[in-house]
Amino acid sequence: MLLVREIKENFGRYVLGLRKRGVLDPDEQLRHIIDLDDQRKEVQGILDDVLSRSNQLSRKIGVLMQSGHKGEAQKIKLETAEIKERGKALSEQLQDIEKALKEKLYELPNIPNKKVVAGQSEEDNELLFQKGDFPQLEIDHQPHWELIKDYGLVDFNIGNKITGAGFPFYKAQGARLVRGLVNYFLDKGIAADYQEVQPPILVNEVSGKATGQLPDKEGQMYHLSDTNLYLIPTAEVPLTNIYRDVLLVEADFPIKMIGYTPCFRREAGSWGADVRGLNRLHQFDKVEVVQIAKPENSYAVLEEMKLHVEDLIASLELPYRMLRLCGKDLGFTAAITYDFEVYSGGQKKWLEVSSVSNFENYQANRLKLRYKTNGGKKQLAHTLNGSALAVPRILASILENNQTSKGIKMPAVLQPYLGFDFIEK
RNA sequence: AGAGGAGUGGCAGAGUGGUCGAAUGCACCGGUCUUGAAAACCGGCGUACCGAGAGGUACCGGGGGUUCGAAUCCCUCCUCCUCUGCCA
Repeated sequence: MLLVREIKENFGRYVLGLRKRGVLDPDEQLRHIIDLDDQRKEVQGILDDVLSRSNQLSRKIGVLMQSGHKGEAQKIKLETAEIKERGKALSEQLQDIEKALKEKLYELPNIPNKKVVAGQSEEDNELLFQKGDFPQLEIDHQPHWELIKDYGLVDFNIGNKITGAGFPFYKAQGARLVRGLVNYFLDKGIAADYQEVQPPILVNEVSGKATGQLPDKEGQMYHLSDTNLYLIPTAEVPLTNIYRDVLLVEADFPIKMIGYTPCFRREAGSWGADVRGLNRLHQFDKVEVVQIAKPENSYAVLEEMKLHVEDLIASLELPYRMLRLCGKDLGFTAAITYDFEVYSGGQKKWLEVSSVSNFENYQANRLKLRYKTNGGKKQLAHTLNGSALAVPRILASILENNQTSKGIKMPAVLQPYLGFDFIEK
């Protein structure tokens, strides 16, 4: 959530930033927020005075009662009735204003970093580099949704029967591949000094709001109405929320967490022709890295995270590229996001396998995540996260890119994790 | 899941209707003393909002209520502990 103080101080920059995202009438919206905040201050000032008067009288009554002057106390009691009423009206008014202000602030996305271009759609994401060679596949190569059937690795039909579309069963070497990838990703993270965390995959409403999934992505999360809990769409939610309402000190940094969780997404509205096989699922496995950083370090941390993700993908011998998302495609809470995509030769498509973002203080503000400098100054921390990595699309591209007429070759780095180096028919 | 108990400052812990934002101890910070340290002594030590400041307001697990006045009474939710039940 944006800070009113920062909106005031950087009005012009914020207007431009929101415009980059295609927000309509950003100056009007920001002015409305400032206006609400001014109202808030004014009403609160008046209310504080009323309450102050009321407290004074109450204290007086207390003194009179104790010294036995009951009659005088009664007189003052009558006086308080009117004050009480005023106070009640004012506090209701204040609550309304605060609620309106909060709602407005929740509606506004983060301000993009200056490197982010505006753009109209995902077509305008900037391609920053591309590495690795495209696979030389044999003439009768197939997309992974055929390969998984032929090799018996993933079964969508059973998933349909037991749960529904988008909930596949991984079987035999397919299941081992999932498990191997998860373990490999975790071990690489641990080697890079991330602390492994295994969080709950259900979170409460407060947590969803704090990292910004709610109310923005309300319809994208599975919701358990009997307990009002949400299935996490990413480990970002529980991991980042560890630091909700926390005041850190300098010595706590760096804070680097890694966690594997299944992720659940309803993907409402995005179910189309483009999502065959493992490309888009309602449940998938992902290893996520999260860092909490001091503001002055957060962009260095972002670079470190990008390198970590790049190293992972490169080690799997997959052709990949990195893009910087344009304003239009940028997630609600992010200030800047780099997407990593791998080339999947069977379907001849680029698949997004990681998204690495700096949220600056936008999440931290909702989280009330602050830190105290050695000088005693308190300020909001920065939050960052990235996928490292999402399993199904990596799995798909490994299968597609390494297929031969005799079987599918596994990347060398995975062999210790799999116990096999080749998938035969 | 049922019955009972409990949630107070960084920690421990007092306070059960009236100058309580909260005793006391520990921890922490500054000072005196000391060659230095410890001990002792003196002082300071929660957060947020408003205000130039003086100061004001709110906060004793969350929310609501009773009252002139609530940490204290009532309702409700959450969490923890004990016992019973169930379960991997």
